[in-house]
Amino acid sequence: MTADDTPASYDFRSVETRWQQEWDKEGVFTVPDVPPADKPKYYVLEMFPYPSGQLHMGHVRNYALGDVVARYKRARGFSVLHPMGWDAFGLPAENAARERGVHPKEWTLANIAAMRETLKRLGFSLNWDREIATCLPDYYGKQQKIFLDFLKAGLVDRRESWVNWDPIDNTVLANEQVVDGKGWRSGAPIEKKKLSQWFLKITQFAPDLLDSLKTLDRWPERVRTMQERWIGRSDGARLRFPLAHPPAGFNEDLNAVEVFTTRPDTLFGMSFLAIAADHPLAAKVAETNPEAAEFIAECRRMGTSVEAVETAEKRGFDTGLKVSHPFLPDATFPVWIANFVLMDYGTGALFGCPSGDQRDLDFAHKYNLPVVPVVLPAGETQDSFTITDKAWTGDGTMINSGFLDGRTTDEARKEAIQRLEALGVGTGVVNWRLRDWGVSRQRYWGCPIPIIHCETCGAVPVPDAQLPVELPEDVTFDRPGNPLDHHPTWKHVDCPKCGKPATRETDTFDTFVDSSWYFARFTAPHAATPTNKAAADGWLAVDQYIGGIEHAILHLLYARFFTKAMKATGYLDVSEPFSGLFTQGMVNHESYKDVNGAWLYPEEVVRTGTGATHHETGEPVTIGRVEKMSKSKRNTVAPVAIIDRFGADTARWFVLSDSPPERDMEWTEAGVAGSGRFVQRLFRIVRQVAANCPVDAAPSAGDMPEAVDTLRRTTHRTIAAVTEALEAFTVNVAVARLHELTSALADAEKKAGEDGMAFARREAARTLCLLTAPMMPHLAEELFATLEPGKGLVAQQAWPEANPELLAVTRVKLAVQIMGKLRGTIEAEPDEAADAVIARAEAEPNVARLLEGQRIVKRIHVPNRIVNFVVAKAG
RNA sequence: GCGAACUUGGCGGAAUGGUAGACGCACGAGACUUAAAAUCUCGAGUCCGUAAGGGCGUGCGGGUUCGAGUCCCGCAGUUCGCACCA
Repeated sequence: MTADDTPASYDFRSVETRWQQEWDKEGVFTVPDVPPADKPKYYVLEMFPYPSGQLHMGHVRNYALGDVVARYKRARGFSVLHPMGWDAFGLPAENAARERGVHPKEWTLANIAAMRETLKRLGFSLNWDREIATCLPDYYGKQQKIFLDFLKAGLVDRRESWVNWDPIDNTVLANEQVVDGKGWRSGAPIEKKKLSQWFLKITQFAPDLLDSLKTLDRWPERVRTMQERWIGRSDGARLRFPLAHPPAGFNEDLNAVEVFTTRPDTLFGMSFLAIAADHPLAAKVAETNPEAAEFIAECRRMGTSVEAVETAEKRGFDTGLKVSHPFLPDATFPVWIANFVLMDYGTGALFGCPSGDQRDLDFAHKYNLPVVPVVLPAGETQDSFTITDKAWTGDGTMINSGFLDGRTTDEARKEAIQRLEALGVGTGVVNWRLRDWGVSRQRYWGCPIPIIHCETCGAVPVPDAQLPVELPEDVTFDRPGNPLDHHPTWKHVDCPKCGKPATRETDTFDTFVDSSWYFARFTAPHAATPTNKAAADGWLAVDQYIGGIEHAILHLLYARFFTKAMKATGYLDVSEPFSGLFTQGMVNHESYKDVNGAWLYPEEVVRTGTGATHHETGEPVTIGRVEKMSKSKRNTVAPVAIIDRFGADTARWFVLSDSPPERDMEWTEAGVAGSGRFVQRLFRIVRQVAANCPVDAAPSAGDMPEAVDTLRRTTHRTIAAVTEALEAFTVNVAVARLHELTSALADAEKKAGEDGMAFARREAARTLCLLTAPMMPHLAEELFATLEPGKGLVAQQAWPEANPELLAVTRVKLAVQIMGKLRGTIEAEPDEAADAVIARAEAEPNVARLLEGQRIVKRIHVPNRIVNFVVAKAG
């Protein structure tokens, strides 16, 4: 290669595909199902995408980040599993079917093909031979098998329950999918409905899910806290309040009310008992009391949306019933139906202690119920302490509390529970906020639940030999409801047990089930069983999982549950799926509106200094907020368009360069153009080195000219700094250090003639290839091939090691301060004796000038860092 | 209401308690060019000063320290999560 045939610019179009083919041909990213014993394993996984149609910038950022980790770890000698697949079931496919008449399968597979194409163009080092799509029977059939094993293990339940019904999507939603009382997809207000549903008993694992959060030390604190609160452990007591005079017709279940409380210490402060509108006792009362029935109906109408909760005042209905009190045999307390009591928390009933709970106090004031203070805050006396409109929820000393008087809150809590247990009316319990996971959905495009309903045998599991239960393809979407239910023949089968005619379960699984175990399937994607034990045990847990914070609760909690349940059923050995978690920020963009207030795409807008105009009409454009790229605001930039214009490496470099990965970044035209310029610059500089610097032996350390020494030190410092930055996930800092080395290499051309400079420049250029490769793999390969032809692929090279001798500093610059203020700098030998350094610092002209006439009371010397003079205060 | 995080130039951001503003973007000046783009060089927190140099500077107010963007206390603002959880 000579300078003459150096192209003027880097032609990413041909170069990028060429190297992608080369990687493929050499199989450099392929790994076996069972990790090889001679290398440590590393499993890096990015949350797999929903195939919505087009890859968006958020995906590019997510996968670019994952690819940096994958390529870096590979270079560090790890055997790296880095798979990709598709979270391919879900509602948008059915919506497309209803709106455009295209079959969900066809729509989904076409989207996958388009997005796969884009991912391949971006040159990610993925194990494409492990690709899975959750909508294919090969995957969901295995999921059905897992479900049936969960069923056998007692981890599945079918029960009638109140469900969250989304009237627009015509389906059931999990509690987690109800946001502010509205469906998380449709936004429709959620109705309550009673249906027979399949549940996964996630609550059985609640203690484990909570406790093992502590072991996840490579998870963001934030996510762990969110999960902790979601699981919601609270310690308290359950106790029964018998009805004082149960009316005739009340069976045993109804003649006492069970209550959960975290404050058994405040039992003496009770003034009423409140039950939820959906409580069985409320229903019983309503049977004979039309006013109660009307009140209950009203509560249901109100719903539990944020607005309703915030604006609704505490309201109640006195049932006229009374309960007796375990500690106060002579007293009785009224039973109210109250709108602020939730049926799905605790037992759907509570005892009201107005002095110790703000809601109870508001309620008591409204209905003139007594307020008895039972906890005396420190520093108050029983005479002076009164409760007016603020309840005291803190700790203190018990008063008005019989045998608890004088105890601290903590002591009283324990003692109250002991008494309840001794009386046989209650026990200390732990209550969880977490509910079992309802997984039934009345949808077509999902994994069929492998159950057959028989009139005589009940719910019968589909026998293994009949798995997978495949979705029929000939379905119609011409009416609302579930197409599986409407299908003329699909659901009619014989009962596997008795052979009589029976019907299939027509509900399908919540799509969160699909994404709860895919990371395990990736370890052996073609296995005939759901997992191959050796592969799963060998690769799991995922060492680094990367994705958006929006999955902090739902997906991550479900995946953790599945892992524990799969361990219990013998599929896996690990009890946590992801040992490291990284949540990356969003990709944002300015939004634009035209004179009529309509949203504009970035490509329709021309930025003009401070403002912007429409690219055709020239009319003024309003620049809106910088916010998450979204179709509705039209502030999107299509990755494909960027790859076409700038190439994959530029796109990758830009999404990694500016902001720390965990923070939101702003996509700007200027920014991506700047990255494009850097790509060209690096190309020119390294090509020049390849053409002009002969391959020389390393110069001997002693007599290198200064410029050579400096460049070599910069090179080795950069190796150390980039390595450190990648380990710390601060890719933006790695990028900054690589800019510096590039500038240093460009600068060195001025001293090209010096002895050893050819070697130093080649060394720097080679290092740049290796260090930029995780971010810009195509350019790195192209330059490396030019620089060191015949030496193989960068993708196969080891990560460079910094030479400790060249990391050692030869001269240090120290700051000289007077009273902590910078007044000058001096040079010193590394670790030079303090006396000599201080003397020189004192002699530094500016320092000497300012010290004149001052009395130095203290001289502080921090080796290789600073000298600080403390002087006596004037006067 | 509860909880968490964050707050540094025009912008994104950097900084093991030790020279704040690395690196990039945008900007300004210059070189090259018929011209433009590209490229290269230089400049830049702010105020005073011709300069040397000095004052002030990391949301606000305190504290610890020889020294604080960094640690502690209080306040404000922003963002996120949860929320009638008994």
